Amino acid sequence: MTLYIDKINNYIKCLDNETLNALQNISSTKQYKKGELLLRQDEVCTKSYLLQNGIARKYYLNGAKEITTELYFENDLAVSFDSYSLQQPSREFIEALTDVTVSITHYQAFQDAKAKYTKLLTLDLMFAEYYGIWVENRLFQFHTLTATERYLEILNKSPHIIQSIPLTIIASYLGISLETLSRIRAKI
Amino acid sequence: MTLYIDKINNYIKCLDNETLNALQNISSTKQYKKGELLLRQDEVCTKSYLLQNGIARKYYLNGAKEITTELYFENDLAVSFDSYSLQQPSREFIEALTDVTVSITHYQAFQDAKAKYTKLLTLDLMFAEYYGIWVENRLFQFHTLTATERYLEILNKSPHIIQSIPLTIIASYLGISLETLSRIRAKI
DNA sequence: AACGAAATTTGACTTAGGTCAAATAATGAG
DNA sequence: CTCATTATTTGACCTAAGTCAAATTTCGTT
Repeated sequence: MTLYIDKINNYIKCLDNETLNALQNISSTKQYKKGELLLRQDEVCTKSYLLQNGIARKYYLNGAKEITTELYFENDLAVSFDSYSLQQPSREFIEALTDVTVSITHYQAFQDAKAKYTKLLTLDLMFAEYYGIWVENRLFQFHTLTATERYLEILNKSPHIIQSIPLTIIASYLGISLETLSRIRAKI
Repeated sequence: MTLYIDKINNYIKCLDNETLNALQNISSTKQYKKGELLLRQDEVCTKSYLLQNGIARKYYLNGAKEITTELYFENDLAVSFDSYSLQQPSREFIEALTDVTVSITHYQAFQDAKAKYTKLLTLDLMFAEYYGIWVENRLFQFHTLTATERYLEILNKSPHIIQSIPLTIIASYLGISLETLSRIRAKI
């Protein structure tokens, strides 16, 4: 999967200046403080957020419980996928877990740019494919791995997550209770 | 979500003849008998299959157990998404559950056509977005609904599934054991 | 109509992980 | 450095769903 990210970044790197400028022209930088929300439930996700630094997450509420659906680090693109794609209200929040700097691009501006610069359309397709594969894989792991195995998977493949994020959020990302996560960690 | 399918079908309907012809020229019809595999595990998914009639499913093996990941009816597009997108070996099988007729388009031919006809690129993006949203929603349901609620969801929104598909497969699609499904049905 | 295979149901028991409550750490503001 | 708050751990108990095994029911084929 990281391969696909590399492929995307490589594609961006190789964009001609005209396309690159077009992209630049519709993007702007903004900062958020730790705890601030970049997107709220029920809002339409009209922007995409490219993390330049810091950590963020996407989550939704199941009753009173938060379920974290994605964690974002430097160079990750944060959007509520369905809300952004369909321009309909989001069930998810996007929250800064640390102070973050993001590059913001408006949905409509990007739509217009895609119509003019085919390479941006291709880029959008690459993002959509990447995300689809990523979610598919996440679902696959929920079906085939136990809680312990999922934790170990993160520990091995994404140790930065364990280091930088509170256990409550990691537990909600793994789809288990905080207590269960604590017990898993005690065993290992 | 059906809205998105409508949007896609509408987009196809409104394609100019040139684009439509290009698509036609790289597609061909084929029949499979009930039980035949359109795609096997470890094969690269080099074709997309548009169901013209019949029923099919996509599944993978978790040990000895089959887990059904998607059910296809008329007008659905069947591919192993990650295998197709990355042109890498598939972990999934695609199987005809009844005799089926499909319209087959080769990956490479479609790639070439997308380069020439931007509208096909847009169409591909629409499919990718649709699939991403669909999987995201499936994951959401696994996290927020009980087995019974998931069964009721299908019963309400996709009764044709319950009618036309053996319970073993429905259970594996719901991510529960056959016995549990049987007990859920007994209660209702 | 009658048999054998496959599909479905029922029963008894197990288990991964959840919940609730209480006890310890750990951390950050003054 | 200290207190208060927040994060994490531990304990006791519960529950949804799984597993294994044994009935039944259904259905395609003679």
